[in-house]
Amino acid sequence: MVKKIESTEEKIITSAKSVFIRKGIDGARMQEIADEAGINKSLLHYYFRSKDKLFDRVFSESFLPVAKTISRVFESSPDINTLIEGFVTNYIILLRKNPHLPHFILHELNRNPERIVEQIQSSNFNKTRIVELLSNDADANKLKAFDPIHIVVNIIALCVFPFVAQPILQGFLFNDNEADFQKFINERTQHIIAFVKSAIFINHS
Amino acid sequence: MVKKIESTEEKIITSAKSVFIRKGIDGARMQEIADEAGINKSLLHYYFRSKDKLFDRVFSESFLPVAKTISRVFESSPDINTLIEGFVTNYIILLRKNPHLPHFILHELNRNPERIVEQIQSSNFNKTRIVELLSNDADANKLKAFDPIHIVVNIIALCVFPFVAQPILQGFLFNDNEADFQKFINERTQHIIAFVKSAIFINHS
DNA sequence: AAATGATTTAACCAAATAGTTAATTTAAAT
DNA sequence: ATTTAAATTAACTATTTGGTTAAATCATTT
Repeated sequence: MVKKIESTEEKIITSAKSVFIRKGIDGARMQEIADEAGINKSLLHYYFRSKDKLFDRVFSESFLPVAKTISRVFESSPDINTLIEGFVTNYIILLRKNPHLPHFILHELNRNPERIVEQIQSSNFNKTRIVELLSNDADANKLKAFDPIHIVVNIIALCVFPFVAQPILQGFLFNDNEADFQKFINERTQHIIAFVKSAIFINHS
Repeated sequence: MVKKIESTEEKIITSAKSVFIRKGIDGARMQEIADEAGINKSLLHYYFRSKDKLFDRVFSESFLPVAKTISRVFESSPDINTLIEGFVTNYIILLRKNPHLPHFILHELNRNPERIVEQIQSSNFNKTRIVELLSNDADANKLKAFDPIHIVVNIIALCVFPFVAQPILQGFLFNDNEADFQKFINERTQHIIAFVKSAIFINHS
């Protein structure tokens, strides 16, 4: 393990990510970000002018990897089976590494939908791809006649929701036992793949 | 339509709900709540001592109806088909009336998970009910061997996610066209019911 | 080592905001 | 009508907080 020396700017970004993702832009305090980075608060403004600018940077750096991961799988899957398996597998891996990311993104998106517009432009997500894949297989009579858009939303929902709703699921379903929740998450990839395939394929075993 | 005279307390609650749900506790301003209620800011403190206390009241009043709706359907459904149909139908109706409610609840839950503990106690949600129902039908060999807990989470996820993610779905999938999104939501109840049944029943048509 | 520019800090400022107080108005009771 | 209590308001306070400034320190160049 190489001991990497973090530059001040990197320390700020790291700390700002942590605080913004946990508390949201309104709940975050510049002083807390500075404290967590172990630097003087003025340095935040020296490097990033304002809270808003710092936040924009954090949001970009958080959102882009997600968009990239999704995009990559969608582009590179030759058929619907590969797409489902690849998407769910990679997405859950990403979410397990960043469990608070979806809530952060959804929250700031709800508060300020405009902010996302540029982000969407810069990520080259191609929604027609899944429609193509689904249409092909549908023609071959292997698929039930579900609207592809609903299927896309379903797959994303099944992956993302448990992470967004962790506290409520843990409280309601797992008697506040975090280990049980983690076990649930560990089973999740295989379950979603099986569940979705079972739903959309005709004569699925 | 009876013109009901709202008491000051009711006016405050109504306005506080609106502001807190839109902006979260950190983003909300007591002055804005007072303005929207058409009263002096001091009255907020006169009736509810502090922002936190006012928020607690709003959160309870928002959360309980959701828990009640879910609970009622779970209790009253004699079989798994009725449960799925009843749950999805009633839950989507509730969400369409209060589209920002899930995001509000999930956000404040993430910020302050402890706050929910009392709420959970007071709602008498019985998670074993669906396990019973699913076990019955599973014994009768009508159901595939999915873990009931995952199925519960799936159904809730499929209902709630589109509302939490409205801005991102609208942006990514519907080219920022709200009408298309609403059309999507209108189809959602029937789609989820068909999708879930197709996934879990053996030989589902 | 002197000079120069970049980085960092402590002290400060101004605006925003939750909460308080004391006076005023309204409503109810006698 | 007078008294009393509740409801409402305007003005104020204390604190938090994003942002600024000017001085100090560190690093680099000459």
